[in-house]
Amino acid sequence: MMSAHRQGPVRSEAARVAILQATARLFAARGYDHLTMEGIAGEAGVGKQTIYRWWPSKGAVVADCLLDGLLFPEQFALPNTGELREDLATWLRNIFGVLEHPSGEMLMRSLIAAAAENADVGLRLYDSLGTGSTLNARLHEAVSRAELEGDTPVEQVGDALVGAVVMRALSRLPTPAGLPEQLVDAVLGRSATLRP
Amino acid sequence: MMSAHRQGPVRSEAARVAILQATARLFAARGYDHLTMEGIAGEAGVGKQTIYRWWPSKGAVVADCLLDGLLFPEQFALPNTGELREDLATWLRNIFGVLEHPSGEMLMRSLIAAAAENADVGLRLYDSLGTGSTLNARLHEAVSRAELEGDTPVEQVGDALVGAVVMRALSRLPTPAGLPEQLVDAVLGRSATLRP
Amino acid sequence: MMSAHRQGPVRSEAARVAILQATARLFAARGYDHLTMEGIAGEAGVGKQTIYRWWPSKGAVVADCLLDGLLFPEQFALPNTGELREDLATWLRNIFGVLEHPSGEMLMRSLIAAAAENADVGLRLYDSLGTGSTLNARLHEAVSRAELEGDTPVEQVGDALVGAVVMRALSRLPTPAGLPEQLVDAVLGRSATLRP
Amino acid sequence: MMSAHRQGPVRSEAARVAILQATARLFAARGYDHLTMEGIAGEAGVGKQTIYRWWPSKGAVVADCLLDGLLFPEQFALPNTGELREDLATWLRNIFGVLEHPSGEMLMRSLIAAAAENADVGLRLYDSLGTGSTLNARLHEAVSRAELEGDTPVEQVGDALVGAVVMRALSRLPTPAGLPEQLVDAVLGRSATLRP
DNA sequence: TGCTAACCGAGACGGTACGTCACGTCTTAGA
DNA sequence: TCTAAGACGTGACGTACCGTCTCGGTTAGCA
Repeated sequence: MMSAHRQGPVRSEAARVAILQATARLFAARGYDHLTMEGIAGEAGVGKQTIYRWWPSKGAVVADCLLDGLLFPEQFALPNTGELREDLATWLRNIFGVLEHPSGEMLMRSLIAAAAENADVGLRLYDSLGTGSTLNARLHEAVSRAELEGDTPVEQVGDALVGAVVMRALSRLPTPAGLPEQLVDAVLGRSATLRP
Repeated sequence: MMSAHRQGPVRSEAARVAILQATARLFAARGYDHLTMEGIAGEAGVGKQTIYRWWPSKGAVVADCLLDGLLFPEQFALPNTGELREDLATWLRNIFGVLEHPSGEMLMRSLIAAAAENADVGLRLYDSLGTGSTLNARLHEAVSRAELEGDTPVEQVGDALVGAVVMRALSRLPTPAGLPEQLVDAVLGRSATLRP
Repeated sequence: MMSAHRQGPVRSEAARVAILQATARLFAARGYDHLTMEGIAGEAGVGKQTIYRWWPSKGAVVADCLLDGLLFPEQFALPNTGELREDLATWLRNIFGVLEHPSGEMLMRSLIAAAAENADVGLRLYDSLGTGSTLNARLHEAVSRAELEGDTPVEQVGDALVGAVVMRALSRLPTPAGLPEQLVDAVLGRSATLRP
Repeated sequence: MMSAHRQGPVRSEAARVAILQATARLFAARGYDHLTMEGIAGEAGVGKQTIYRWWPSKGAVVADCLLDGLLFPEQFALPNTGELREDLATWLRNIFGVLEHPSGEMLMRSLIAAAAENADVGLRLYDSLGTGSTLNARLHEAVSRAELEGDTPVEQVGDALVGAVVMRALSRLPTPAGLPEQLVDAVLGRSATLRP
């Protein structure tokens, strides 16, 4: 005989989904620090205790939203044309494009604030952008295609690139023309791409 | 014309200093989000109104602390031996050393949180690490000494370097051996340093 | 030199009065156990914290209402015509008259519930009806006028009379005809009144 | 005609008893207003729904406890030696003895609070002490034995006596020496007992 | 002997109110 | 006129229970 399952009602999937969606909605609309548990509960049509039963804190709910991909806009997806430098530049242009809108800037800063406050969010965000990300996969692919030298520290290049975006977002400075390309140059070397 | 001097006592310098020092103390001890205006007032022996009279928000007080250099530990200073790669690696080793202590990690994340929440802090922090920083000056110096190629996008290299540190701090991951050197390689190129 | 008074703003009399009046209003309208601190605060147009700053509990607020005479209806006043038995009977008729209305019954039971839950209310209520009451004064007066024998245990007679009313209120039974007079007989003796 | 018997298991006597005993235990230990349905369910090892299936409210459960005699301590029993005044005085001494202990005082106030809040408890308590009580029977017996005059309003005397105890309990005042005897004097007349 | 309705324990659910904390504003007395 | 102290209305916190509901498991009586 196998395991002895708990008796009683089971966790409501409807409530879980309503909470995460409400969180994503409010996060995008008001930002992380105007996000409140009571607000989420109200927006989701759920009792506060139902949130606290399954998540220990606001940050943990946001982390789960992140995991479900409810917080990233689609512009954050990395294109893959085969031309690494061009793909990276396009990607950065998209991101800086998002940052030009106040709501996009706020979303980005909210993600950073959430990551700074909550370890779950921090790690999840790092994984989304780092190790487990398409960016890292793309860079490794470039190494195997010999677009990059074999001993390139891929993770560090990724961190540097994303980190630079984070720094610009924190500065609130407008994006100067040419910044995406300069950033690509900064982390890949100005002319370092190897071509066969 | 008669001079129109203000009547009554002027702003108390003692109070201003007490507030900034109390803020720095509590910021380091408890982190940005457990920092409260009432806590600062109590710690500084000052009325709440005295803070609100001169600063519009918690973030603004923290930004002024930053300006006065009350928040950065001394390990954040960039050495200058003339050897750029070595100086950068040493600097990163110091910073990651700070991040290994829980209180150091919290301080770093608090700076990020404050920057994400408050525009003043964000810009001030960016300037401290970017344009107005010793890092940028050092990189420009390296260009003029031909340690770096002339068309290196210096600001972007700085952002990438600092940004990578920020990303690591947000991830809360332990620092693997060799990370400082790999980061230097990532932003300066693995073997790109020009030597005369 | 005399005392060193505290500096700073002084307690708001307007808030105090608004709270007590709101409490009395809600107490009469909804009863003691549907009385909530949030309800009082809302009705009084006051922050919850302003209540908690000055009173430790719901019971304490009610006790202060009692002290200010905001909870007793006017029918609870004891008449004084000089004829003790008749005055007591009239008084009891008034009280049982109040108890016949649902709202009156609820008010009485609410007073009892509040007294049972909170020591302040209990003592205050006992004083209002006992030692410090017009009932006791009236009984002592009757002794001095020789309407009652000199060694009558006046306080105990008062407690018994009020207590009997309390018991009837707790029973929720309708008041049978003649009850007031029977109660007077029960505590003063059926024919014991001394007449000159 | 076909009988319309219910199918399926009948009410669990074990659960009923466990609930009542748990209620009595918690009532005595914590008092009526810290008594919770969840607490009873937990203490009784029973699901909440099993309580709500058979009783509509906390008060109803307490009323059933009262009916089963689970709440009155044995000291509340009225002795019967044939000497009415002495029996009543002994009984009152026992009750005031119980009231001297904090737990006894709380139990008494909890009974009053429960009676004030819940009609079932109120009537049940009144019956336990009034019409259906040994006190009333004892007083009627005294009348038939000519210890009391024939037209004594027995029920009212009983209410007055019990009510006086209730008033003292609500006041939380310590019991002064001689109080039991004075109360007997107050309701039976100082010297009114008829002796053959 | 198997069906099935009603019981049972457990506990998740949408709510209300709790008592606390901090906000940013306002009001006092003293220097 | 500025300062300290701190009361004020506001709003969110995280917790305790409410009364209802939904599970899987158990137990009778009827077929």
